[in-house]
Parts: sequence; C-alpha cells; structure tokens
Amino acid sequence: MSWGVMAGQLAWGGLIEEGWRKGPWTAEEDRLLIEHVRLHGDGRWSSVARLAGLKRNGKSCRLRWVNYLRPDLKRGQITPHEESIIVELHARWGNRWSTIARSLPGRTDNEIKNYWRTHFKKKAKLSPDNSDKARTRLLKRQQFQQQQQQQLQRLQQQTQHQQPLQINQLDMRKIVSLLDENEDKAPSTPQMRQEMAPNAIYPNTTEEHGFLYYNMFNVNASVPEASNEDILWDGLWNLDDLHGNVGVACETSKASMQNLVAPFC
DNA sequence: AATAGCGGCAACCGCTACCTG
DNA sequence: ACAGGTAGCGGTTGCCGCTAT
Repeated sequence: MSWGVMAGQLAWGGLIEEGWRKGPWTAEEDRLLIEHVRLHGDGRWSSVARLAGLKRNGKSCRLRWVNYLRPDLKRGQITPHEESIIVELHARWGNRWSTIARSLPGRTDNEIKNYWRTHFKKKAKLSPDNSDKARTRLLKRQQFQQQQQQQLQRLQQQTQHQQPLQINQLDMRKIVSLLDENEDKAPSTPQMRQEMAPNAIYPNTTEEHGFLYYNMFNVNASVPEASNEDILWDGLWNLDDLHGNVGVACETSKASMQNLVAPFC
C-alpha cells in the first residue's frame, strides 16, 4: 500500500478518501444534512457524514452547513452599511475574515472574503503603486511602529476606564498618518467635508478623525468622485499589503474596535 | 449567433490551533 | 508533556452566468 493511499484512509472522518463525493451539493444532500443537524445538532462533523448517510467528508459537511445551510444566514447583497464595516475592519485586521465575519451577523467569512476580492482588490490595480510612494509608506510604517510602542507604554500607565477611548484614538491617528499623504486630494476641514458629503458621519472629534471618516464612509455616500474613491481604496489596500503588521499592532485594541463598530450593528 | 473575457460565488486544499486521552 | 484526532481558517480553484465584441 502506498503512503498516498494510507494518508487518504487517515483523512477526516477516518474513512477512505476515495469514494467521497466532491463538487456542488445536490438538494437531496442538503436535505439530509439539514435533517441530521436538526436532530443531532452541529459539531462532530467527522461522524455527521456517516450518520446522515452522506458520501461527503466531514470537512465538506461543515463547510456546506456553515457557509450555506445555517438558518441564521442572511441572504442577498452586502448592504452599503455592511460594506463600510467590512472596509473598516479590514483596514484594522487585514485578511482575518472570520474575525470580520463575527462583527457581521448572518455573514460568513467565505462570503466576506469573496466580496472583498471581487469588489475591492481590483481597485488596487486601478492605481498601481510606484516605488517612491512605496518608500514613503515604508518610512511611515517605521515611524508608526516606533510611535505605537512608545504610546502603548504611556497608555499602560493610564487608568483602566480611560484606556479604551485612548487606544481607539491612537489607532485612528496611526491609520490617518498613513493616509495623509493624500490629504490634499480630499477635504480636510469640517466645513469642506460637510459641503461635499453632508450626510457622512464624523464622530467625535479631531480634524484627523473626521478626515478618516470622510474617506471611509464617503465611498458609499452620494459623492460619486471616482478619484477620491480610488485614492482611498489604494490607501487601504496598501495598508494591507505593506503593513501586515498594522493588524498585529492593533491587536491590543480589539475591544476598542468593538466599541467603534457596535453603533453600526 | 458565436465566443472570448470577466465577475461572482461555492467548494476544495493545506495548514494550524485546539482538544482530549 | 506528548501524540492523534478534530475543527477552523485563509488561500486558491473551478464552474457558471452575464456581457462585450
């Protein structure tokens, strides 16, 4: 017996890999899986396949249930509201789709991942980076990390009840600092922003926060200026590409992000 | 009308984290 | 502490339908 065959036999569910059905699920398979979960609950996916009489491995059953059959799933298009949350959380956490999905009830990580790739990634291609801009961002990244460390140390000395707001503001400043090279391309004062997007939300605050919120929420607002939009997406996407560490650096403030997102839910 | 190209989405794959004995 | 099994995650692939030529 070859090692390949042995590995197959030891795969998920402990059954022989050969003989598992693959590809699109049929209505009958869906019905069997739904009925099984209704009777026994989800979990123990390796045995679900066998008990439900499905020729699918456990991994496939879990995926089908989680991404498609779960009764609490939302159907239909991602709303502009959800989109803005996705944008915001992706800027903070990067490609941590399951984390992002937890903030969007009824949406799956797979759905959000697909949505991001088809709707947003292409935007990066529209405004290809050049090396000068890349260098500038790299410098800013280094400054970012230094300041992040210093300020986190300072924050640790502050009282606990003040901490969430302080970290929140800190993170927003950092993101803004990475975006501000485009500042001349977008309105920077509250008056200008108000003129261009009277319905946009500018919570709480400082000039910088307002600028960021202008950029983030105006993507879906009533100002169809492709240039500004591209600038924003370029900026956010490059945050992701060049600053994988941003997500890590911001890990400490997940709680504050929850506070930020909560009002939208 | 035919078909090439593209976008959207479901599903698969490989890896890692977690759990349990 | 360790190993094996299970669950979950993110990246990738392939199919299908729509649109432009």
